[in-house]
Amino acid sequence: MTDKFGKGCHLHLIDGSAFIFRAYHALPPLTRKSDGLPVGAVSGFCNMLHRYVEANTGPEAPTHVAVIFDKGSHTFRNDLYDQYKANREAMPEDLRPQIPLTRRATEAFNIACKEIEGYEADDIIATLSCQAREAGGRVTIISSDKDLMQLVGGGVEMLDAMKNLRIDVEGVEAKFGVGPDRVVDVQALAGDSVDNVPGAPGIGIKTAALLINEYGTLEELLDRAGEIKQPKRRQTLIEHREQIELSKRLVQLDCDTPLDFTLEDLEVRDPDGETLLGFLNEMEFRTLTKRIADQMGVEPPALPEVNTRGGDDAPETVEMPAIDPDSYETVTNADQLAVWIGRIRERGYVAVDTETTGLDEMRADLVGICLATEPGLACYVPLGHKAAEGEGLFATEDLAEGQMAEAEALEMLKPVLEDEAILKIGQNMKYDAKILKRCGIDVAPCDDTMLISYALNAGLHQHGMDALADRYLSHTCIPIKELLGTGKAMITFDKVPIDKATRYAAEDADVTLRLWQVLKPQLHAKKVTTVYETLERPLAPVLAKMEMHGIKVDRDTLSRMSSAFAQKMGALEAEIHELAGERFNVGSPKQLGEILFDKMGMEGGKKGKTGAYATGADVLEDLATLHELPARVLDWRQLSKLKSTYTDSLQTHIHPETGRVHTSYQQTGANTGRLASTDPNLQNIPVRSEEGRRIREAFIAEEGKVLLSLDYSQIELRILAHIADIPALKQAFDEGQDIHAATASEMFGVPMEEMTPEIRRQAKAINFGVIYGISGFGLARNLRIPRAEAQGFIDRYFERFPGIKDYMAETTEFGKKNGYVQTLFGRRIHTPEIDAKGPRAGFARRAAINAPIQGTAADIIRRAMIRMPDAILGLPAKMLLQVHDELVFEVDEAAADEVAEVARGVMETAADPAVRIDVPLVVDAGQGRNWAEAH
DNA sequence: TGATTCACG
DNA sequence: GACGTACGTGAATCAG
Repeated sequence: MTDKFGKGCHLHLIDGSAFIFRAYHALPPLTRKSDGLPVGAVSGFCNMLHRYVEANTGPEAPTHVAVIFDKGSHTFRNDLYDQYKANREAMPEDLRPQIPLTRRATEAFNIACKEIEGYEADDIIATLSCQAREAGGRVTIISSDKDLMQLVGGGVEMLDAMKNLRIDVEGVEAKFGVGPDRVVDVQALAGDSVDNVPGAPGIGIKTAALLINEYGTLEELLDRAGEIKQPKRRQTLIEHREQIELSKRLVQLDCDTPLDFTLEDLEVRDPDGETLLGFLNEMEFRTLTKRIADQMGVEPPALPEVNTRGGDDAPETVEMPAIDPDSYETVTNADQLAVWIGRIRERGYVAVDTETTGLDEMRADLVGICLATEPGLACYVPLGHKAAEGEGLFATEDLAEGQMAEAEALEMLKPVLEDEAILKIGQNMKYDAKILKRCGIDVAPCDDTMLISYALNAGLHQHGMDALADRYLSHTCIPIKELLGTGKAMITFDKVPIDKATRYAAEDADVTLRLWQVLKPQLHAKKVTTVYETLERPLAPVLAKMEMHGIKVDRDTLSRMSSAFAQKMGALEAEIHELAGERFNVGSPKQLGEILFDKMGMEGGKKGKTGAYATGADVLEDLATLHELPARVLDWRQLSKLKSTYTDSLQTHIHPETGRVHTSYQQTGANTGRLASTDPNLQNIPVRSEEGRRIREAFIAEEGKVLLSLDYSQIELRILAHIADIPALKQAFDEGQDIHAATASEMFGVPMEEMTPEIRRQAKAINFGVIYGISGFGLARNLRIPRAEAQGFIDRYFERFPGIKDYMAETTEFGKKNGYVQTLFGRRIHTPEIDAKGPRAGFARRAAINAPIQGTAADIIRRAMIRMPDAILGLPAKMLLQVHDELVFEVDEAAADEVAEVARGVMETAADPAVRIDVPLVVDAGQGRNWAEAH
């Protein structure tokens, strides 16, 4: 039995979360050498614990000690105030799997490790401090968190371990201007932006302390607020009384947390050398293992076999066992699967790949799951393979022999796939996550080799698995064609024999795991960890949700439009044939060119590389002044486009069960960081022409809801003004002026009041030209003016806004020197062609000038999208679409205005706090029953 | 399969 | 001095 805690006892309480975050941010993202598991924070945490133990061995040593952690994200404070800690950045994904390891580390040091579901560490610390104080003992809280300062006094002190600074009653008074017993009063008034405690607007710690010292307590102050002399202060306190009282309840720590342990349980214990060294060795912390072994006077345990990979100069190829498809296991029963689950739990991570009947995640069915825990160690769990034998009626209905029941397998895998301590690694995980979501499994946390590759090497190469395996593993994957065939005879994966499927499928998981081991360490070496962790990794689940929601599209509207278009096209076609004097395929540019230039002898026919005449819209527009035929062809083409690409094709994309259209966003599609939308592309629904815009009327909200559209106003020009630092443009944006008119005024010396649409149009073309890496030729063609005149405009523009020319020169220079350019958020876009000879260099140069601007805008809306789900949590709203600078939501009609303001706030502040853009970001909002009305 | 055209930001 | 050019996408269609 241990002695009762009491006089003469000294309790140390360590704020575990503070240790973890300090450790995480102080160290580079180290990974365990043998397998790439992120362990940077664990390493820092262990070092801090070790230093703590070393420093507390003398006569002043504590008699009791515990490390206290937070547990669960929802506490009673969230019930009081739903915005409590709402502005916290989400925990970095590579930190999450390390949290359980810090618990194990604490236990390995044989220090009590305590947490209670639904309570903050601070409340547990408060409760223990109170108990220890009442028992007559001393307490030292190892933390610098000012929220804990209210506990100081009566034998309780704090210790800032970093600065080795003791904080007693005087220390608290120095910080807050009041004693510990009044700290909560001051905090209630001053608020706290970190925890999002509102407080009283305009009152900081200084003023708060002044007021509390004058009135004694917060309650007294609020009751007698009318006596305050300063009118503004008086008004604030009266108006915000409720908010202030709420704030006090938020900052007041709870001394009555129900504990499932006693002070006596926290008695200091000597560490067990074997346990401690075993843990440190398992983490592969060589230095610390050796140091502690030396101190204990024992031999350090031998490190496990380690690959020679890792470190800052991680090589691009890694020694691994050869890929051997014959070595993979087919899992056919629960016992086998249990072995794999054990392996995964032991490892802490697993590469996962799903096999399905198709490429459309909303319609494809699960056929099997592959797992890999180390290079060469992979399996395939077939679940939905159909019996290959048998003709006729029963052939495709029967499941093949030798498969687990799908429900049973998923039930076993679900706890692993959802375990936040087990990292799931995939190649294009969004696909697999959506398939599994439809099976009732929320896969998390995830790492994605495709996204890692994109963060590392956008612009250098594509990021599909076959290409990555070729490049980084020198391995050619089994082509899917070999299993499925091509064209009409193509079969679906469920018809592939299981033995063949195992070879192919398990290889995918094996390759994914290998790619992860090669690519993940490069993130840090190439300084794009932040890009991956803040712009890529957290976006994927947001996109998955949007895609699964889909948007409602009215089939009848589209169908009616298709018929109308068909009718008009028929009439136009007859007219065109009449004008041409013969029948031909209007849809064939080749035939059209021959009619126009050979038969009818029109001037200006230019042939392209293939020997065909160019008949693009700009050519036809010029010819339209001479003859009626090209004008009719333009009309016909517009209708043809609208019909085939939109009104016809969109109908085929309406999901039979949801009645909605589910696009797919390709996160690695555009080199600049923009998304691409496919199957169908919902980022190019017509809007510029009146006729086309009507297609948007078919995109509707559910009954009782509206579509809400928010778009950034001129975001790229604002970013240009910021990056190139153009005072005149910045001022125009600050003042909310019409930016194209302001540009025109500045360039041509026309006062704003006398601006004409024509002059403004020219300035607008130049503004866009600048973003695209302007050239005299390009501007001349766009504005249809002589090249010399266009060049004159550009010269004048550079003269008026000299920063632009500097930006262009510096960016080109940077691209040449480094092989890439970057956005304000550190995203890298590679520019390998910039050193090429000939016209290619021109292309690359302009792309390099454009990329930081377009890419920064893309980063900003990504940040907004990542924050949006939390911001609209609890509101009856769903984010459905992204169109580069626009987000579309579906919202209960009654809540539309509120959601619009919340979402606008998120979008306008999306760059904060990472980047301070010194031009305001402005978001315009619209709502309506359909997308045409909302836009 | 590649080139052409055209829808969007 | 000539080269040839606006930036970023996806889908449908024709023609080989």
